[in-house]
Amino acid sequence: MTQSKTGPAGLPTHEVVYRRIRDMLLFGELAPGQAVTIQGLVADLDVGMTPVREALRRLTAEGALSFLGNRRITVPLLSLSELDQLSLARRMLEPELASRACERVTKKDIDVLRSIDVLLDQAIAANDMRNYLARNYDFHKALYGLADAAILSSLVDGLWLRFGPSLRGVLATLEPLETPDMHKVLLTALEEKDAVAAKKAVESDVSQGMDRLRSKLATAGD
Amino acid sequence: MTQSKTGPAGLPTHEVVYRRIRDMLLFGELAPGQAVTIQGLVADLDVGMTPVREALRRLTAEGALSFLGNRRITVPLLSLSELDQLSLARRMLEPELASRACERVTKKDIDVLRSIDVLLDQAIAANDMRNYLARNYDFHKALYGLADAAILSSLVDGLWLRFGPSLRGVLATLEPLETPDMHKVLLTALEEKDAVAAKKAVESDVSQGMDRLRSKLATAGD
DNA sequence: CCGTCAATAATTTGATCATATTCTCGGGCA
DNA sequence: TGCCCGAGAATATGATCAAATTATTGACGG
Repeated sequence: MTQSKTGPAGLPTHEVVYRRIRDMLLFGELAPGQAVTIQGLVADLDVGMTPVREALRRLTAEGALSFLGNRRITVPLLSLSELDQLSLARRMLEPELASRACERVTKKDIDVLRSIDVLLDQAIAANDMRNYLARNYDFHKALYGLADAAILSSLVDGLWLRFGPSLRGVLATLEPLETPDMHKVLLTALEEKDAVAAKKAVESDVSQGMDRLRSKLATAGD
Repeated sequence: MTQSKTGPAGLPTHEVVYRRIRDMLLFGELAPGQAVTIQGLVADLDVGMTPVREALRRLTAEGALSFLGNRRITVPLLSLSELDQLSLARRMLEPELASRACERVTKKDIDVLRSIDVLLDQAIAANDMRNYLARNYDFHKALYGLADAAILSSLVDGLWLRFGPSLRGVLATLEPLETPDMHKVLLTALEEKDAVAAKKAVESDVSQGMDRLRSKLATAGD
């Protein structure tokens, strides 16, 4: 193999770059308001500018990044109104996905979810925010992957990309223990194939998270 | 001025290309299943490949186009399941937007909507499909623009991009007169600031459209 | 004489293009 | 039928051009 720049698998560079930046957004390495430059990423990631441009274009299309009118790109700061829209959309879509997942879920799937949840609890115990965010995302992603509804899932994915960057600032000041763990409630609902209960659990989980984000943003952006 | 390639305004080329392709998708110039090549667009639009690549990446991120795994791109064919997901999402989101628009709408806004609707009726009378699709899109777009909810609007925009290409085949066989015109009902609701009625009108409009699409697809894809 | 503002120069960043390389698909041949 | 090779298309790079922000300098007013 003479190729030195090729990614882990045969994945195209722009895909690798896209995932890298997306993870940075989701897991708190890029803060809202922060400027993102093409040339900076070119230098940091040691790739050409074309793949970087494509990844950035893709992320802006998903709302994860935003143009500032002039040609600068930043991680968007969420307004209260935008947060409410995201909250509403999540509460519309995610319970539906949970319900669909509930109808298809197998014991094995539940085991997978439970093992992710264990890692999540460990991250909380260790006060490891990066890991907490990643596992929480994994949990929801795995759940929605069971729903067999690619379009709805992709819509929700886009929502996570929008509020993800704002999570860090909130959770940094958060005691690790307070959540009346909706994930556990959800797992029980899945075991019993109770789609209505699953819906409610996810609805609560979403509401809890978004309300927390909202109250934090309301005081900070005052 | 020596610049020969600059677009109508100061818009960047990739933006112009993006809008051009998007319109082609929305208004029936690109059919589902059709292959889209970079070099083809480079030749047709007489631009470099970089802007084309970016526009395509953006459209694939929005689900308007899809990668075929190898490096080919096509206009996606909708499965029944996908269509149902789109229908569900539209029925969740669009009435909400209509409701919000209703609370903010002015007499002037209603006049604008009504004038668009007139053009739409003319397009139907003239059996001009391209124009019908464009005016129908304009109507909804204008309505949702009043809602002051950029994120929800962008979500809906993405949905339209997904089912838009499939509309052409359906409407080609459609008698122009059958709709119990929900647009008129909606306009009345807006005049009376009746948000609930506006919601219902849009919900009916969406259901009608998507059901028609669904039945057509069910027989064709049999 | 000093501080502030404005105009301009320099640097940084983004946009586009032309070119080289890699990969996929399809036809020809054993 | 299976393998190899060539054509074509996509990916990635580097160079070039244009635009915008930032820094600098000079003049004016206090």
